[in-house]
Amino acid sequence: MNTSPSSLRRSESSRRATLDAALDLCTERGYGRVTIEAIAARAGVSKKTIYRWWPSKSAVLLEAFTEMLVSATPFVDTGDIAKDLRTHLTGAVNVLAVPPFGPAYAGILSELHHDDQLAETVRRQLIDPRFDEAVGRLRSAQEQGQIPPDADLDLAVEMLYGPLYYRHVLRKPMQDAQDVGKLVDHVLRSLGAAER
Amino acid sequence: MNTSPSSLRRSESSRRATLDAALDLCTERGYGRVTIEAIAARAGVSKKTIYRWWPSKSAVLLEAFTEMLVSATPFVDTGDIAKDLRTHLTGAVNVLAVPPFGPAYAGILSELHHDDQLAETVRRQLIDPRFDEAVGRLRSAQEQGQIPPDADLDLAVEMLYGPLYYRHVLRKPMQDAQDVGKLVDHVLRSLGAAER
Amino acid sequence: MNTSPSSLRRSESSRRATLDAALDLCTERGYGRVTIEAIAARAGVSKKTIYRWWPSKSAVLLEAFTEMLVSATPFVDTGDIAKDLRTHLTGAVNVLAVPPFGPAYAGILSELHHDDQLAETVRRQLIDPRFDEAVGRLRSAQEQGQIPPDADLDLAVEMLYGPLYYRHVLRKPMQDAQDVGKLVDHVLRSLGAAER
Amino acid sequence: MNTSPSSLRRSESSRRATLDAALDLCTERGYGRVTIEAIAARAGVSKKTIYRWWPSKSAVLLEAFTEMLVSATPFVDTGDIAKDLRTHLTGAVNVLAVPPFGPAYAGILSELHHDDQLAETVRRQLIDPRFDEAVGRLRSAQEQGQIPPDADLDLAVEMLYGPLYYRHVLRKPMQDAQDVGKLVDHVLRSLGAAER
DNA sequence: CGTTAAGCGAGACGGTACGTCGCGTCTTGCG
DNA sequence: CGCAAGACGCGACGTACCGTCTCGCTTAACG
Repeated sequence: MNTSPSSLRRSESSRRATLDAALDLCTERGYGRVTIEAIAARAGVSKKTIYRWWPSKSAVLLEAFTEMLVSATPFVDTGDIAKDLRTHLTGAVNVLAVPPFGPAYAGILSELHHDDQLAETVRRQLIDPRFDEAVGRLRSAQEQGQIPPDADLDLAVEMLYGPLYYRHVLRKPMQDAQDVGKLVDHVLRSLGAAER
Repeated sequence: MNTSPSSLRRSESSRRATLDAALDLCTERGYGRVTIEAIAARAGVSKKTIYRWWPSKSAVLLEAFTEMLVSATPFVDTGDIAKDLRTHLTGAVNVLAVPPFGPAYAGILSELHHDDQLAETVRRQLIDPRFDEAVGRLRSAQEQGQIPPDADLDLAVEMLYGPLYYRHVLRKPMQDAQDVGKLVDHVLRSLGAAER
Repeated sequence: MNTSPSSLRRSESSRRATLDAALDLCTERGYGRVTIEAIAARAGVSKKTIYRWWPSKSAVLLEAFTEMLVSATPFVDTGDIAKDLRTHLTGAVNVLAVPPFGPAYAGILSELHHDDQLAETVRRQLIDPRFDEAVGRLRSAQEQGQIPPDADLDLAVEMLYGPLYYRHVLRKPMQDAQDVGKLVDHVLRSLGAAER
Repeated sequence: MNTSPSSLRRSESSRRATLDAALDLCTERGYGRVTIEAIAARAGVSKKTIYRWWPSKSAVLLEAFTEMLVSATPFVDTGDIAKDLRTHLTGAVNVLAVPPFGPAYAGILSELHHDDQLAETVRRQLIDPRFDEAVGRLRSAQEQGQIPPDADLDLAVEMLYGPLYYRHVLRKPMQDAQDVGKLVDHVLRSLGAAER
């Protein structure tokens, strides 16, 4: 997560104050209204210090966001693939549902088309690892015979995450349990999985 | 599409010059770098005139974008639901693939979380009509017995558009025909449609 | 005095507010502590407006200073060259003696070695005209026979202004009447003028 | 010249590197562009070390400048007061004519109005001693009858140095020999000295 | 077939935030 | 323990755009 040049002398307290201030402001004003000036003022930190360690506002929020998302959407294997997918997706839906994370993530996504480096970072740190984890869980289900051997697992994951992003981006957030359950069932069925 | 107060004296040439300049700049610099100042300068139009007719930069681009998207993604009914869905989705993928429309749309989407009015406009003018059209096409297939009567058509449409948005937002655009075909097949299968 | 690009639309009230604020701040804090930010805030004017019409802080103060100096140090011709020189120099001494003009002028002078354009402006607008006026007054005295025909009038003026600047720069300001009188007498005697 | 707290452990090599770097930068960029940061970087010295031994940028340059000026403008007594004054003033003119000393001195002078302590230091170390020396030389000439007993020697010195400063400050440097000669002659004549 | 009010270009204005620079203070670890 | 290295809070820099606001000018509709 460290986007900085290597340094042994970085002030951890400045780092924390910056990340916290950034998320607070994101909640209070919305991503678009957050400014580096305000983060610096709120955190009691100089702008120079922020620019020293992060290339942009989005990078600050990304760091805060990532720290948190990882722990909120675990990937467990209880043997029941449908249940595990529901658990995972429900975690993601819940994270996006609560400020400041939903708005913050929407804001970060919005920068991806203007900032190649950020896009690369987001994919490498946030998207790809979780995507791979999801594929991995499906593969283990496949090995246990719950899913046909020729199923397209990558596509399946995209079909799971896709509607979630679609709704988030268009600000029609998913309404938790019921929606998620139906989505998982449909995706599994599309793979030719045996009905439960 | 006209967001303006009614007027008989509005200059059509200024309108066109503004929209064209906005799209040009979006191609050249990317959405995030487009400014009202630059649009005005490029179009040879005064800032006042732009503010008179549009509430924001996004509204300008939305107008230009919408004009164009509608004609590019028609909804036909050939009797073959899989084929028609592929045709429609392929149109959408192609629009998003070419500058300036992909970047412009990404930019517009990015404003949705900061601008409630724009979000409402986008949903009403752009998203909902096409969503409804897609549901309608599925329903007619349902009536023809190609899809079971209890299928969740709304969810189906979200599963179709979802991956497309997911990929667009994350800047991993879909690679056209093959991807689209597999996606349509999976979604139809998830509805319990008879295999072709 | 107008250092601006030609414009018919310049706001006179902004101009005045800027100049007044600049002089006030110069009095309160001293030249070195005056900042463009503070001038703008005090004057209720945007920084952009200041930068639009003046190239630097010194230029702002120069304009205010010049407006004022010209009227304070008139050159009259009473027929008595010694008396007229005393009148003129005393005016200059007095201007430099009162805040904010003394400190402001010292500040402007201090920029002259870092800012070629300002140096040129100061010489053209402030120094040379008054120098020439002084030479002119001496010449008319020369024509009236009060000064020998071969006297070096340029040098004379430098000998008059020199000590004044010397003292001002080194912050040992002249103590008015007596000092000025002696200086004038010595300079006239150095020219070979008849004693009074 | 040492403005430091007493210390036996001060590094002479740091001192030299600092002074040299300061003068170099003054030549390259002009006084106004010299910064402590740059001096430290150029000298390979930490900022802390500079702040430990000097109170300000001007103090650094003053130390470098003074070291050098003293030796360049000697006061000799050959018995001919006009000649000795010319020698002395010509030395001063020459010092001011060559970078980095002219610009450096102008820079130092410019700080005098913002920095009372520096002003005091400059007067005590640089100005007053040379002023007194000049008065002393005139007095010895007076005792030898070359100058009338009631001549105002202080004023005379100001008339000598004044034009030199006037010209330096306004960046119209004196052109050496001829100018200096005429100035000295006029000042002596103004004192009522016998013509040579 | 003028008159007159609008839309228009130009761009100045008060603002906010930008990203950078240098200040002077401070801490860390090397020699 | 003095030093280099350099992070830190601070605050000003000069720039870019924002959205609002006159200005004259053109220009089409109505009287």
